[in-house]
Amino acid sequence: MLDERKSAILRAIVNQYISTAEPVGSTHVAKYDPGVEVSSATIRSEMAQLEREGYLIQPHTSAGRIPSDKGYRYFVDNLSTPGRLGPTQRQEVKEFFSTSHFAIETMLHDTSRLLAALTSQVGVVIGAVPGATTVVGAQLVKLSPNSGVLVFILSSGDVERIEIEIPDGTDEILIQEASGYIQRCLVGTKWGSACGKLDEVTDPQLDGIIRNCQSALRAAQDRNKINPSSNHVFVDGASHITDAFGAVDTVRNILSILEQQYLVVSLLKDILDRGSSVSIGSEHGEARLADCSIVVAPYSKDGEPVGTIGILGPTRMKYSEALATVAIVGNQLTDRLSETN
Amino acid sequence: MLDERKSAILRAIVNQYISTAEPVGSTHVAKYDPGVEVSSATIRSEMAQLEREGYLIQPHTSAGRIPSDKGYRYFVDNLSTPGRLGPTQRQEVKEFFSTSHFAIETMLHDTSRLLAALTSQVGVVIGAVPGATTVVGAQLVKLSPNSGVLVFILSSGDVERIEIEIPDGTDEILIQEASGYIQRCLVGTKWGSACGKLDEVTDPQLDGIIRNCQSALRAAQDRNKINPSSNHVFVDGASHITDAFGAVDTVRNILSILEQQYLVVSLLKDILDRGSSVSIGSEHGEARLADCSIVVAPYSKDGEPVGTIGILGPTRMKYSEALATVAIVGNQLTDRLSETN
DNA sequence: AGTTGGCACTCTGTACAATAGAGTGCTAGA
DNA sequence: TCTAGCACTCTATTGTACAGAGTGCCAACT
Repeated sequence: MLDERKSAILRAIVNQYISTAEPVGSTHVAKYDPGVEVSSATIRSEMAQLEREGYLIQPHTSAGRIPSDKGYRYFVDNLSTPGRLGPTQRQEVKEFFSTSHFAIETMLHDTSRLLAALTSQVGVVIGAVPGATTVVGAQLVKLSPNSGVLVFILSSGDVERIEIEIPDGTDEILIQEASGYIQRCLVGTKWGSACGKLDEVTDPQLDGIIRNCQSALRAAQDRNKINPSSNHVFVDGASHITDAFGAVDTVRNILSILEQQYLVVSLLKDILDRGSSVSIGSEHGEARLADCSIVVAPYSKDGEPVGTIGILGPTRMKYSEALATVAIVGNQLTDRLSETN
Repeated sequence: MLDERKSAILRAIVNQYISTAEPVGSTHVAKYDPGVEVSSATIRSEMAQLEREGYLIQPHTSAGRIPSDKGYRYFVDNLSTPGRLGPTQRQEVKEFFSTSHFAIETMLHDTSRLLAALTSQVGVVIGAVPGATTVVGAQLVKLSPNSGVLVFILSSGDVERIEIEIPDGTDEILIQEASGYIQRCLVGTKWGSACGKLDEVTDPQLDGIIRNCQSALRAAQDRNKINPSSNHVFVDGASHITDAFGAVDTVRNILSILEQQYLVVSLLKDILDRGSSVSIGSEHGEARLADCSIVVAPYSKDGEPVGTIGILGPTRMKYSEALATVAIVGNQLTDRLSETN
């Protein structure tokens, strides 16, 4: 724990550094920060101590100080006043969620865009993973002489679509029979355990089709487990990182991370699992993101958490604003998803 | 038309500049290019002429020359030998398309990744837009007391999903009736004209639901026209542009374009409409892409073009390789999409 | 007439020194 | 315990000199 004065100095340095991106010197703190009422010399000695304790870093001997990850962490946990959104932004969020969005996918995609626009940083939305949802509709349709598509409608409103092979010479009637049978068997069951529910049928020809469906269904679900929700990650506003970082190498590193969506998923998930909502610099173990912080919030549907939203920006970010934004968008998203029930 | 020698010199300059990214001087051309057998002085005077004619640019008085957009264009149209893929890459493409992909969306997404990996540039895939496809399956399902989802399966194998409101107190039986009615009316019709095909029914309660469906369907289709296939653009490998451009500003410009997917769609579309497959520098009228070229190829399903793939990279790119890659991936994609029929 | 070697000229990038500015750490005194 | 003052350090900027690369032009050669 830092004493009152050290806290005030650290707060002043973080605030100034966030807005100027320049190392902060003792004189600046003494002159321009109303919260610190001592001379620059005193501040200097306090700063030297803060540096020894790891809260500050001095880029070189005769430069000011910048906050370390630990410094930011202390700032976020103890010194930052909970932020509120400006009226314009409040309005923007409200308007966004009052506009009808049809497909969930589209809405989540647009939400990542909203986050990016609000914060001028990278917006990330991780989609709901089906699993505990139940099957509310099912249909098998023939597309060509030997292929078809099996469509499931889930209680979440999502649609799962699985391509299957159909034995040559299978006629339309049989397909319809199979479709009806699948519907009767699976509607009402949990999506996660659906593939076990297809019992054997007497007609050998019909049974062949059903077996095909069953194995395709199992394959699709396995694939989904191995590579969880690879098409459920939405990233927008990547160009904003060029505003925060002047070095192309840094930009490349961050872009390359954003391209590996499974990495993004696990990063955000880890933060939530740790019970936190902010991850600063090297706290997430990814070296390429050493200069970045991530702010996340979960969102729910019907009281059950189903996904995560977040923003990614430089460690030098306005945390209180970011936290407020992510929180409000998460809440609104939750409301929007749950309202129809 | 350029004479033999000018052609050889231009070719040499383009090739060298592409591989070194440095302005090319007369000495280099004379010394290291086996296709040019004259002295550097002669080359100098030819280069001066090529510059006067607009094929070359001199960054400053005492620098070598670099190709202008016009120079690249001439190179691509007349001087470039049709490229072939290396065996490793051939293998990579083959392997990619032989691996099963279930959902089309996933496959297209992965295709953009493949393009990026093959060329080390930005890969773009624009998805097939449904329209002339026919409806092969339809189902209405209730999700909550007053909302439901209407699902259409199209002959392309795509699934369209539309959320609708359901009047309070509508019971399950009525929903099923409506579902059956919609199925009877619309299965077999063209997707583009589907919403006109829902005739009036006598039962007023049933008619209410049908009307809801009809207007939702119309709204969804209109939305799709205004904002064509916004969720059908897949971009991957954006980090590669940091390899091509050292200036963060350039990177930002390009990223900001890639984020506006409708822009990407119209850019690629314009190139194909112009009957071309390469667009160089300022040829596409977007200032932010002045230093980029785009190489595209269409892909088809059952003989009918349904989408576009392409790569985006610096004007200084290996065009023959790029063209070959895009062509082969386009062909393979076409084959893969058409094979099931 | 076309080609070539030679030469003066131009421009960039780099290395180096000098300087101004910002900031520190330390110390003596209030 | 705080503060004013001072010597010191490091960076960033500016100016200068210089090497290197490349050009354009011209006279001579084939």
